[in-house]
Amino acid sequence: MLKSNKTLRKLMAAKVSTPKSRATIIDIARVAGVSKSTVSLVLQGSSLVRKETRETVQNVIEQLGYVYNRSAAGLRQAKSDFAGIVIGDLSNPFFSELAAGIEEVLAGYNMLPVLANANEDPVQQANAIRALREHGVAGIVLSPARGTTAWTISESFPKGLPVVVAMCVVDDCPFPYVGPDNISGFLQATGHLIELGHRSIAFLGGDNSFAVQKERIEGWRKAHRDVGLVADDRLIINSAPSRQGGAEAMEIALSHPQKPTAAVCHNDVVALGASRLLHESGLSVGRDFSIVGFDDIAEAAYAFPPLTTVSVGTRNMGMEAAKRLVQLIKGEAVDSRKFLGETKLIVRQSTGPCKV
Amino acid sequence: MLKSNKTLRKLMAAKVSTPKSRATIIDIARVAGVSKSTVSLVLQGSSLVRKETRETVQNVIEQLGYVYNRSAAGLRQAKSDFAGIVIGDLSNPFFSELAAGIEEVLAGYNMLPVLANANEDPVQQANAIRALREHGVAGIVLSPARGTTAWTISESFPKGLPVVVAMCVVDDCPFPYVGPDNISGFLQATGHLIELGHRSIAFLGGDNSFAVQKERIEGWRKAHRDVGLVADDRLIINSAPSRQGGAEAMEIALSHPQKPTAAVCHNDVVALGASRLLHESGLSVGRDFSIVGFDDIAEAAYAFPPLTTVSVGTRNMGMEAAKRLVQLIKGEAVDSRKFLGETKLIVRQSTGPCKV
DNA sequence: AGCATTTATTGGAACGTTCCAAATGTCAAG
DNA sequence: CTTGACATTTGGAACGTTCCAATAAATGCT
Repeated sequence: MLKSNKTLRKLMAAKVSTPKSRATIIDIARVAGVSKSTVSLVLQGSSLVRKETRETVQNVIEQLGYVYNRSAAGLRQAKSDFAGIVIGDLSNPFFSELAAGIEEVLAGYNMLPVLANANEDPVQQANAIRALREHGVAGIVLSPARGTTAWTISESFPKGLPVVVAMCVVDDCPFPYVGPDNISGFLQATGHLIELGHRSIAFLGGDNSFAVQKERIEGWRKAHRDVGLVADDRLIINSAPSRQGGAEAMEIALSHPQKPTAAVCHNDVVALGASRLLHESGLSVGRDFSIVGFDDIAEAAYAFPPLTTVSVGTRNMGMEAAKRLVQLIKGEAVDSRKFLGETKLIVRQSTGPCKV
Repeated sequence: MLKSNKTLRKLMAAKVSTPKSRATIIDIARVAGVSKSTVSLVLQGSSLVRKETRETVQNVIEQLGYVYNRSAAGLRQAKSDFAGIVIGDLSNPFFSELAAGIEEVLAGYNMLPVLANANEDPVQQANAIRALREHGVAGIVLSPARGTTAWTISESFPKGLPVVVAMCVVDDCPFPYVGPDNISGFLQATGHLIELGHRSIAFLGGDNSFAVQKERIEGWRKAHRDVGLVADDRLIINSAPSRQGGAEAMEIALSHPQKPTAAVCHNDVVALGASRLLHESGLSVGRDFSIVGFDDIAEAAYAFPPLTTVSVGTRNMGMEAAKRLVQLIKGEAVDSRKFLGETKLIVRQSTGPCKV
C-alpha cells in the first residue's frame, strides 16, 4: 500500500489545485478553455489571437488574479528587466541623487533598479556585482569604489554584460563613462577666486592615484592661463581625500613660502577639514582665507561658514548613465562613450575678496 | 533536405556548446565528471557530498566562471531573496534615508532591495506593486502614497505576501507599521515654543484626510495640557501640505483674532512656505514669529533662516521596517505590530523667545 | 470540388535549477 | 555469502514560461 504513495501525492496535488500559490498560465488556459500557448500569446499582446479569444482569456486572468511570473519567462528567453546599481552608500545624498536619476530613466523603459551597496570596499563591491549577476540583471551601473582598477572591473564582468561606469573615472576601462566635468568645475572654482582678487591659490587634497586628480588640476591651471596668470605647481598640496587630510594640507599651506590666500579643494570633505583648521588657527574663513570645495554635498550648506562649492548635477548624471545603459542593453549605439555633466558654482560664505 | 533542419540545429547547438551565454550546472557536471544533482548539492553546501568530490566540483566552478542562476532556482523552490521597496521619490532625502536603512538590514540577510517609484500617485503605486510581484519579491515595504486606503492596499496584495507599511499610517490596515512618533514629536515642538514663552501657538497645515494629522494635533494639545494650558482649537488652520499651502495658512494666521505668536507645522515644507510669507510680510522669522517644522528634510538647514524642526530618525525607521519584513518572510513573530521611531527636536534659528 | 493560402490554435520541447526516490558502493555483523 | 546499514551519487520529474513546428479551421482561387 505504501507504494501508492506517489500516486497519492499527485492526486492530492490535483485535488487542492487552486488553493496555494499563484495561478499559472496553465490554470488560465484550463478555465478559459484554450491552450497555454494561446494564453502566452495573449500575455504578449500578439496579434495572432482572435479578438474574442483574447477577451475571454483576459477576463479569466482578471478573475483568477493571475500574476505574470517573470522569472519563469526569463528562464526561457534570455532577457531580464532588472538593472543593477552598485554604489557606495545610499544615505550619501550624492549617491541617492544618482540612484534617483537612474530610477527615473529606467522606469521609462519598464525596468526596475536593484540596489547593491559596495560601501567603498572593492571586496564588497565584487560580491555585490556577483549577487546582481546571479539575479540575471540586464546590465549594471557601477560607481566604482576607490581602488577599483580596470583589472578589478574586467575580473568581475563577463564579456557580454552591459556596464556603465559613473562618477569616478577608471583608466583604460572599456565601458562608457558618465561623470562630472572636473576641468570645467575647477575652472569655475578657481576663476571665482581670481575674480575676487586672489593671486596665490593653492590646490588642496587628493593625489595622482585618483584618476580625477589630473583633470581637476588641469582646471585649476587653465583658470590661471585664461587670464594670463601662471599657476604655481608648488601650491599643489597632496593629502588624503578626507577631513583629516584637508586639515593637514591646510597646515602645510599656511606655512608655505608662497603664502596662498585661497584654495580650491579636491572635494568638499577636504575643504571642510581645511576650513576647520583655519578656524582653529584663529583665521576667519571667507575673510582671511577663501576656500572652495567640490561636489556640493548636503553638509556643505550646514557647515560653518557655509561652503562655497561646485555642484555637479548628480541627478542628471544618473539619468545619462541609465540612458547609456539602456542603449547598451538594446545593442544600440551609445550616445557618447564619455559624458561630462555640467558643473555649477555655488557661492556661499567661505570665499571673499582678497585682502592682501 | 530541408527536413533535416531540426537535426541540424541540434547539431550546431551541440557543436557550439560553450561559447555563448553562461555556463550551467550541467556544464559543470560534465567537466567534473559527476551528475548535475551532485553539483547542485555542492552549491547548497550539503554535507552529503564527499569532501574530495566537493573540491573537484568547486574547482571546475571556479575555472568555468560559473554564475548561479537564481531565477531558475526560484522557479523550483518558492523562495526569492528580493525585497521590494515602494516609495514616493528617491531624490527626496526623506525616502532615500529610509531606503538606505532598509538596504542595510536586508544586506545582512543576503537580500537585495528592488526599488519602485510610486510618485505619490496611487495608480503608479499599484503598478509598482504589480511589477514587484511579477518579479516574485519575497515581501514589500510600502510607504503609501497619499490617498491610499486599507481597501486600495488589500486590493494590491494577495493574502500571503509579507508587507510592512512605513511612514504613513493607513487606518484598519492589517500590516505591521513603522513610522515616526507623531505625538511625541509635536509634543517636543510645541513644548519648545511654550518654553520660549509663547502662549498662542497655531497648528498650521494638513487636514484630517491625513491619517497622521490626528496624532500630530494630539501632540500639540498634549504639550499645552502638560503645563496646564489649553490649546485653542481655533488656531488649527488646515491647508495643503505644500509650500503654497503653508503660505496660505500663515496668511490666515496673521489676521487671526487669536493673534498667534508662533506655529508648529504639519511638516517642513509647510513651515518653509509659512516662513517665506512672513519674510515677505516684513516680519523676521525667529524674532517676530517663531516656526517649527517636522521631518528635518535637508532643505530645512539651507533655508533662511535655518528651520527649527523635529527629526524623525528616518534611517532607523527603515531598518526597523526591514527587520519586520524579514521576520514576516521567515514566518517568525513580528517584534511589534506598530513601531514608533524616536523624534528629536533640532533647534535652529526659526524660533526665539516670545516678545509679546 | 480540390487545392493553396491565410488565420488561429496547439502540443511538446526547451530554459537551469531543486527535489525525490532509487541506485550504487562499502563495510560490519550474522 | 547474505543481509542490513550507512554514505554517496544519480536520473528524472517538476517549476512556469516561450518558442517552434505542426495542426485545424476558414477563406480564396481555379
